[in-house]
Amino acid sequence: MGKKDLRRGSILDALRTKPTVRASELADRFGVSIETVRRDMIDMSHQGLIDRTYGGAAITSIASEPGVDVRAAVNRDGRQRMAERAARMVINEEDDMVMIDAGSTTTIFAQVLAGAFNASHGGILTVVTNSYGVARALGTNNLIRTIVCPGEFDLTEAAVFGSETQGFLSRFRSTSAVISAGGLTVEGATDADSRACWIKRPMRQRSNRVILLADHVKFERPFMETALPLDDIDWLITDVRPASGLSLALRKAYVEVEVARERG
Amino acid sequence: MGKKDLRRGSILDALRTKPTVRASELADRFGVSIETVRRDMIDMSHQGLIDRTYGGAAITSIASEPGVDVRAAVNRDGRQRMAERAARMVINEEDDMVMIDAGSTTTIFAQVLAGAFNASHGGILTVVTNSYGVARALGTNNLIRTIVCPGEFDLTEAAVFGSETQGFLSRFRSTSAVISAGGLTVEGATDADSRACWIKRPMRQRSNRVILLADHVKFERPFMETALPLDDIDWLITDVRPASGLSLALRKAYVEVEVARERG
DNA sequence: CGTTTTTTGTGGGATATTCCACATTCTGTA
DNA sequence: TACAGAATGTGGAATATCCCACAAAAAACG
Repeated sequence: MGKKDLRRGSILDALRTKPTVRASELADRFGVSIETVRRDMIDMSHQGLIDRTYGGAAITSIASEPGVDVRAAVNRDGRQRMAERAARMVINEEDDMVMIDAGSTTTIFAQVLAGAFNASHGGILTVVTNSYGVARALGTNNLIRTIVCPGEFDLTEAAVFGSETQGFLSRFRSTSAVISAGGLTVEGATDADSRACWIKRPMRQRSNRVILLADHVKFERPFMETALPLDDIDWLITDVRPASGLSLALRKAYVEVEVARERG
Repeated sequence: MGKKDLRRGSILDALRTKPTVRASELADRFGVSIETVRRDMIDMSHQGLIDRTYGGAAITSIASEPGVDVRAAVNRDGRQRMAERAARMVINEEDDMVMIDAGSTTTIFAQVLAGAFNASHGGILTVVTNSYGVARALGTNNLIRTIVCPGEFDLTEAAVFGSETQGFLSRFRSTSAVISAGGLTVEGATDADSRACWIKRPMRQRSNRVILLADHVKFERPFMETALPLDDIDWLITDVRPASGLSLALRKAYVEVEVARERG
């Protein structure tokens, strides 16, 4: 099992240097057959790690974004389904103003939303975000007006943070806030980055409802800081039903749980 | 000539959506032969705009950077030298606060500045910008504190504009403003984008000096709107000495002209 | 140690792209 | 209008990839 992982890691390494590789080239370099490299690439593209081309592979646009690296690849399928569910929710409720947090899951959500929102859904959707990845994804849809917050720019997150950001957010009011988190415990949504917590809080404060996007990888993961207690969360969209402990706590806090399963 | 450019622009557009396209697919969509698309792609890859794959093209890592499109390839050398000159100027004058406009030239400037500014230049440099390309470039240097403006996000410019942006800028005061323009005439710096003009003006207003980056391609190019009259410009950094008409007007307006020549 | 499972290699027909030369169409200009 | 040059389309042989089925090798497991 180790040899295969090593080879696949090398494929990603190669794509960090140049945006595109050919299967034949890597087969030579690794000393394996082209067919083996092809199978690696097919698997990896299903995981969303790479993008297939005729005869090779290219780095995915999301993987080339700063701050979105290995994390973006973890459980991509599950988070894609969650994003689709959340987008449907936002569109069906005819939200006209949404706040979107920074994170790799919310970036996927923004991509789905940009693809799904069209003229048949009525007017224009206004989005307020502190994430550049989100803004970029939404920028492709000109029925969506994207307002980016001010603040100190952080390259690894590709987002702005700080008191400027906080103050700016409190000038708006939105129908929904779509939030991500580093972890989800019975305490609530936790995060390692204190600056990020200070963005999620005003977003919650200024929105009618909060949708938390957290896949099963996040369950029972306590980080230094609790961004939002469970009581502050209205909806949890995830990919796997939480275990009983967490599930009970969610019920007690009146959090509606949506599980976006495969073959949705 | 126009049809070809249109098609090549569409190739870049397609690559903004997904990281990879196939020649056959675009041939279908454009209603031209595969061979034509191939020839487009071969030319564009020579210009560094795209990366060829077997059967198609992929976006280059550099072109996936915000604010960089066809324009970024034009006169890259000249603008690189201008950026180096401007960075030296900002660093030597020990500026501690700089405003940087959105544009492909200013993005090159930001890349050079991020590489050149280090601990030996004293404290920390604070930059205020409305461009994500600039913010991203500066983000690699953690001696530079980058503050991004709020505003409506525009994907093709990868920057924010609008009254939020304007209002935010007027809360700051900086040593220098580094500005770009679509054209430079005896009237001053002109631009096709009115929203961009309304950013350059407050930047000028709130800065002790204005450095305009404009290569010779911009000379005598009048656009709809005059962003800044010549009187408002303190320094012009360019790559070729302007012709006599423009040169005289610059002298009359007391604009200091720096020509960044080859083998600088 | 033997069995099962996973991984990798091989062969070959179908399909796709490349590359080149040449014909044709389009476009700007005298 | 006629013409030159650029841009585009066509045809075909060489080459590369795709995809599938099956065989061989390696690894995991009891």
